[in-house]
Amino acid sequence: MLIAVDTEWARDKPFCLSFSSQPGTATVIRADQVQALTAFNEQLQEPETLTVLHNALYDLPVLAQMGVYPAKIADTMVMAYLLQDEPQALKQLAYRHCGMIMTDYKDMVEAKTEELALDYLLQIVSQPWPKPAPVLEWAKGEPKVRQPQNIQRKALRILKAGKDFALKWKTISEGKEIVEERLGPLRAGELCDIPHEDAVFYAARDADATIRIYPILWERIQSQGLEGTFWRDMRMLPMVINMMKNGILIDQEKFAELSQYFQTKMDQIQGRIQLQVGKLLDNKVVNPGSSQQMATLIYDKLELHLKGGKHKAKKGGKQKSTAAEVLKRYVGLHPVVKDIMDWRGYQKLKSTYADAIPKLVKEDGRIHTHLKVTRTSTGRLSSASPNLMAQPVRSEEGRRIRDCFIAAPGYVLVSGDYSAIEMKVVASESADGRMLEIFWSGGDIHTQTASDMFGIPTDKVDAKKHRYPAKRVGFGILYMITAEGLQRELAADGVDWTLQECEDKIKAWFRIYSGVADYMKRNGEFAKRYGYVKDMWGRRRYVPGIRSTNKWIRMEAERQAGNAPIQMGAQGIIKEAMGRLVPVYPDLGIKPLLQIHDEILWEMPEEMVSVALPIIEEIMCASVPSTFLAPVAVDFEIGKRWGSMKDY
DNA sequence: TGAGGATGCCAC
DNA sequence: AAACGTGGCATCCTCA
Ligand SMILES: Nc1nc2c(ncn2[C@H]2C[C@H](O)[C@@H](COP(=O)(O)OP(=O)(O)OP(=O)(O)O)O2)c(=O)[nH]1
Ligand SMILES: [Mn+2]
Ligand SMILES: [Mn+2]
Repeated sequence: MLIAVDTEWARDKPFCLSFSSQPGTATVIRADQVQALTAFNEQLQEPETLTVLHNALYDLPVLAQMGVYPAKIADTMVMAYLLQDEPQALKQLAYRHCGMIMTDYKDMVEAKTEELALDYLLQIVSQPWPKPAPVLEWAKGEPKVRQPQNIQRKALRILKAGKDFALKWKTISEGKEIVEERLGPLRAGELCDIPHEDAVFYAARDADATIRIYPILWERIQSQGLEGTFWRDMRMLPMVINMMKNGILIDQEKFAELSQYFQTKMDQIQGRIQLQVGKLLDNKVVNPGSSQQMATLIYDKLELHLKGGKHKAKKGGKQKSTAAEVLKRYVGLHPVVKDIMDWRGYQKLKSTYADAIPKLVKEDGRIHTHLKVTRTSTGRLSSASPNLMAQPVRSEEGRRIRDCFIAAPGYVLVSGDYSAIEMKVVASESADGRMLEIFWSGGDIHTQTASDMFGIPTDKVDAKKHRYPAKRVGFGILYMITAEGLQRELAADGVDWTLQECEDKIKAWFRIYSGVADYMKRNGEFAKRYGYVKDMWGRRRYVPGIRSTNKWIRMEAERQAGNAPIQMGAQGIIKEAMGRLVPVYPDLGIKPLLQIHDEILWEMPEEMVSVALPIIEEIMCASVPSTFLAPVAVDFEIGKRWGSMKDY
């Protein structure tokens, strides 16, 4: 039994759901029709009912609020994502495959939206507003104080235009806060605002479109052998939803303290820079955040350059890079260089983390990220607002940010991270004897790489100082880094190898792991012949650039084709594990908080650790194809704060 | 004064 | 950085 379902939301709560089992027909149940919803839920809980949704990540939580819990789901948006040549939007899918022309939600409620906006703007112009605070801006390296327009004048301007009130208000980014504080945000028209028949028709049409599209996409999924990949994605979705719902508790005071601390540091450093080089820049205020100004300072005024290096302008009129990787080499030449780098470091930590994250906290004191499952070309998840997958961990100061993410009282944070995961995937895929031997004998390939590049014994390898840079070098070589690229990478880590040495190292690496070399070669040939590559689970990535006449595009596609089967294979492992964990973890009373590509972060009662960890470990390690050739290991860490977790 | 490119940098 | 890959995000700057 196939039922397509869609939900509608209005005024901060579920408005209705629609369902369809037959193209051309659909039924709507209002959110207040309790009996109907109960009966409907019973139907969806039947094991033989397949509930088809378009964007389950959105609909499942809404359905849950209506007391509807489908037993088995299929998501047409994920299907379109896997197929890669389909649009992900329902309306475009419906047009392409069924010729349905569907009214956009925005158009549907536009009249009401405009009415509300007009009323809102009239309210604004009819009352006085405080003069907005002057803002400090940078204009071509010079600080300027700008007096923003009063919001009243802005509103008046929109009114005078006579149309698109809501749209124009939306584009205003400055000065809306005080209005929203007093009047609340501008409300858009919603389904509850338009005539009932129109709302019903609109809602029904989405379910109708979904039921029509499903068989068409399913046929294509089957013909490409993507069924396994598709159902694996479906099985793990509940855990992704749960992660977003759970969120992570933060220590807001600590964030504020850190912000202060970073600001103090920046002020100190800026003062020093000003004294050192202000004169060179005509005594203008030095802004280390302006790469342009810094390029002028470093290359034109100070004329810093390496021995033998010529001072020459960049071709094409582009400014020379002032990225940390480059600046690092000039540190010994002038004290301002280190100051610029340090200032940037604090600026990054302050603006991206310390200041930004507390603004996103919800009433439960927790940060709820938006996880996306259809946004990467390799099947990885992505995280946004904030991107919890990119919280600092590698620097001491940065880890203080992570320390602001904490476990609730009585709970602990637990993380489980696959060991050397993509190396194991490629070892298995290529059946490379040498690499498999490392893993089977309990060796750590990243530590070996570190020992090699830093010229130190493995027992002297430090996790942060040596092993992390070694990861980049190891994966760099695997994924076809050039000798020049490797030299640059090593130089950034303070390792100075000649170009020849780098070239030899890459050659030697692929000679040692000759099975990997053969595999990469076969994979590249497959890509050229078929225009796509696939991983051990059957997931595909199309690489059209592989046949481009543009050399840069073609080479880029070759590297993407080399990386894709391996990154896809690794993400498939963790998705498989998540799917297997879905029926297990709720009964353990443990909460999944986040997936970070090859890691799962949990929050659990302290007393659950000894019970839950072995179960999680068992499942994660077992979630590989039966043909997988490498041993799988997961490293667990535990702690009260995310930045101070200890090996378990 | 907002959109979007360029630059730089956080994570895996 | 310039030719390891996958992401998201803040700031500066130019342009309209
Ligand atoms: N191409 C590329 N892939 C990377 C890089 N860093 C991480 N990855 C990918 C490959 C890794 O296997 C995977 C997970 O990252 P981890 O930091 O967990 O490293 P890995 O599992 O290899 O080692 P570990 O967990 O420390 O034993 O993400 C990188 O710099 N380049
Ligand atoms: Mn790992
Ligand atoms: Mn990891």
